[in-house]
Amino acid sequence: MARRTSQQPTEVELAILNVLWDRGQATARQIHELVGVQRETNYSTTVKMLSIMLEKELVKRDDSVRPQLFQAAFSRKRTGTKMLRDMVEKVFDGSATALAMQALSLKRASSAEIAEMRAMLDKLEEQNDDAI
Amino acid sequence: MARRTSQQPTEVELAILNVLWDRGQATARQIHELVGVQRETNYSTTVKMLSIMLEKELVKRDDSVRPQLFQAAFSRKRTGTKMLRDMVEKVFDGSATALAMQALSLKRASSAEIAEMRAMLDKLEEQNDDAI
DNA sequence: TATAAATAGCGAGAGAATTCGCCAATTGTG
DNA sequence: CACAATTGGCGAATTCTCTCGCTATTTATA
Repeated sequence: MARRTSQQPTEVELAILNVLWDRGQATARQIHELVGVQRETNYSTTVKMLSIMLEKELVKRDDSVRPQLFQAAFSRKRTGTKMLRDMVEKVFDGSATALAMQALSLKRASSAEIAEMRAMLDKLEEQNDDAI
Repeated sequence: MARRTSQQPTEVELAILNVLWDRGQATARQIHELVGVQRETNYSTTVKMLSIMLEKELVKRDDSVRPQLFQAAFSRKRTGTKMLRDMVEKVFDGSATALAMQALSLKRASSAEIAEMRAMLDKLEEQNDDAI
């Protein structure tokens, strides 16, 4: 028997998506160059990955221009949310808060970032009050 | 050519680790039963996975008792940190704060959780002050 | 417009992640 | 002790991910 396909983008797919998230649109060549900063693979590989990702509907392709332009099918945010949701269940025992706290302790946050977080907490609390 | 092995535990591996994180130690049979709540696989599969995970040093095995007892080689926290670090780079463009904020908006947080987060932000801010 | 260069598509291949069946070793039971 | 049940191990089969080579098509250039 065999395993079922993972629902999350794979490593290489994520590398490609990152390029698309950063640039909006890009040709296969451009994607290859940018991904290649970290990975040394053949141009064919990138093209093939793009065609696989097209099948999986992870990217969209604009054929009306040449060379074709690719763009991500889902935003960075949306993809991140999906992956976080998954990780909360699989590693953090269902606690998004535990995950958030641990993420915060990864790196020293700047004062501005801390302020931003505080503002967000205020908003969340307001929502709680409204709900009561 | 081929791809390199992922550094993060796979799906099934995480399912097994979760059992071990929850229970501390467990026999192959126990692990199988508990994992099986969500997955329907053969006992052989679980045993095989455990032997693979032993090779990868994801779990430890106590052979002095029968049946053998398994336990996770790394804590939930440590594994989570590693995976979050990875995700911050691969999806959140290096921003742990962005990841944390998005995690918070996944589910409505309780007032207690919000308070806990606030306390943590206070601590982080103190550290910043100390560093100046 | 020939010819070179780049783009696009496909099939095949290596290796990773799972899956199980089968057998040996160990333990439990009458 | 004989026999049944459980545990543990291994190889093989399957599917997925990622890799590239080869070829056709399209575009750019002399």
